[in-house]
Amino acid sequence: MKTAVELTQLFRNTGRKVTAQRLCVWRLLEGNTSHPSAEVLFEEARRELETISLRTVYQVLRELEELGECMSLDLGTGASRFDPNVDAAHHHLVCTACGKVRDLYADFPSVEAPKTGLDGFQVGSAEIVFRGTCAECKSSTGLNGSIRPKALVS
Amino acid sequence: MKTAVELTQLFRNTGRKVTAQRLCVWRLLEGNTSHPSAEVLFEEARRELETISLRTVYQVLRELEELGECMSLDLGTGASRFDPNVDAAHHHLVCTACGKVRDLYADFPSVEAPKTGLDGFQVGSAEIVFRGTCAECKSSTGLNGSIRPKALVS
DNA sequence: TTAGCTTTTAACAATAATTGTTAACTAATA
DNA sequence: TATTAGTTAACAATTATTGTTAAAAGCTAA
Ligand SMILES: [Mn+2]
Ligand SMILES: [Mn+2]
Ligand SMILES: [Zn+2]
Ligand SMILES: [Zn+2]
Repeated sequence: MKTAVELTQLFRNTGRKVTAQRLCVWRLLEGNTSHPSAEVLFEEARRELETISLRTVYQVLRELEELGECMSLDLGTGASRFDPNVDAAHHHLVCTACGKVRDLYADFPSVEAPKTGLDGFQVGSAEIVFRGTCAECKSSTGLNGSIRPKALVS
Repeated sequence: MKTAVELTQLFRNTGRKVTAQRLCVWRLLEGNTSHPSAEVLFEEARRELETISLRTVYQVLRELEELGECMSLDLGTGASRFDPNVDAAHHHLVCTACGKVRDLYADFPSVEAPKTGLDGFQVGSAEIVFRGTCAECKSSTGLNGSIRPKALVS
């Protein structure tokens, strides 16, 4: 993702305004490796900007996504997770106990579209999702939350 | 997934009943490699069993999931996709144009939890999702549907 | 500094996927 | 055939997300 400073240029140059809300969300995402959900970003943003609305957070996120500055990940944790790291190819570790998402920068050279057996399917990208248990959840007593939202827990 | 015949044994032995609805869904899943959604299974089931309800389809699917006979995949296509192939490790090709999901049985030996850089994260499984365009969508005029449900299209 | 135009907010509504609930009914199995 | 499990219909509810509207606020270029 571009820095908040760079985005400021970009927005001004394209007739969009650099509002406190946009700046706030941009800054919260800058260098953020926690893959926050919109809801989490909203809570964090509210600490700085008490009147910001969840609606606006969603708007700013989608706007960044459309600009290619951010991507939303569907990792089966209930809500979309937002990742400002769109430049470096990487993979993800998802804790099935608490839903935490971590980056993994290992190189998997063999993970390429196989040339055969694709029957004409043209592969554009490959993502690897590792599921397991994070260090905290491993050492905890199992009191942490589930990866699934309440209504979806079996 | 166990066969409908095997499931019949299992269900009878555990005090559950083998109903026409369960049998119907089981048979629709047996050997099914299309990764159907609950809705699609419902439509197919209705051809055989006109009175079956979507509610029941969901129930039967969840039941199979709890038994470990089926898994639900969250691939960013809107609805969960159900995969009766829980025994053979495999990966998936997802068409970003039409949402089709295909199996990929290539072996990726290098895709293992790296020993280092995990900071105590204990990896249980690794899934690779290849995204791209299926043969039909490549040769089509772009009249096909989007992978995202209407309300989520940007 | 100001006018104009973009954003934000609030306050709802709506959508989509999925599950919960209830009661009446149906059907599988011992 | 009696018992018990399962199904259905008909809704309600939930979660995540987007749509809508009008009023208010606030950037920014000039
Ligand atoms: Mn990431
Ligand atoms: Mn599969
Ligand atoms: Zn965890
Ligand atoms: Zn396709």
